[in-house]
Amino acid sequence: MGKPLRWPLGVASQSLVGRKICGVRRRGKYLLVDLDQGLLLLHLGMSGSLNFAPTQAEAGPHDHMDLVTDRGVLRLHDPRRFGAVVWAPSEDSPQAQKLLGRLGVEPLNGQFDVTAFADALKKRQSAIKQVLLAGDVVVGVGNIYASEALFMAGIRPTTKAARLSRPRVARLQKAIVEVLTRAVQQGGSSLKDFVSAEGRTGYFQLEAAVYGRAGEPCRVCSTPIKSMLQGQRTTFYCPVCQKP
DNA sequence: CCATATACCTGGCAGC
DNA sequence: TGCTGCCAGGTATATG
Repeated sequence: MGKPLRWPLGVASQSLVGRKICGVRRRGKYLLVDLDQGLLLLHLGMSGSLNFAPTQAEAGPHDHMDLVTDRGVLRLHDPRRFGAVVWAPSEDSPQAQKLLGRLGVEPLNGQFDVTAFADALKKRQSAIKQVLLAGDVVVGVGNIYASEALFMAGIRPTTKAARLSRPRVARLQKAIVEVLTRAVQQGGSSLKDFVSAEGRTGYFQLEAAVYGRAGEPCRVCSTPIKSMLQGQRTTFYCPVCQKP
């Protein structure tokens, strides 16, 4: 079914026959499907989507996995194949920790602490945007939301993380929580081919303050939004609202 | 330990 | 019209 994803499953798919799904969790951008024996780690990459249907339909070229249960079929569709499905014997196993072990704190579970965030940033000499993207301090902040959160916090993306004052770190922490919360409420961002489980695209991009708006007027001060490359990724910012 | 670069992949689009 | 080439995204891995 389809071409291989990013990594092999790590176990014969036959060995999953008869397993029971005990629960589903999330860690960073990984979905954890707990089984009565081991767990599955799913990642949607940038173009993956999950669909749950009563019966198994014919697979298209970008369908990579059907998890057939007695309640229906969970299908993973991923045109660009950045996604993954990996089986691990437990969350503490080397297989799982290789993927989950270095993840930073969850921004939306109430444990995203300003003091710990400030301490972590003090140790990093690279640009704040790159630290956010690295995912080892805080998870969930991808390229779009990094630009948006830094705009909301009034921080230039190139500012060295270690040089941010405590009040600015506090602003950034609040901005990250607010940007992600609003994005989730609106169903995520759709640039090209994102589709939710319900088949809807996200609407966050309709209100992006800076992302994808190079040359357009800042919604606050009307200065043209600038774009630049940081670590092979495009960053958008307002040169007036965001201070170094 | 930290920082930066690279690879992976393919649909969509600009430009010729 | 059809081709080429570039771009977008997340993150493991390699290299400095």
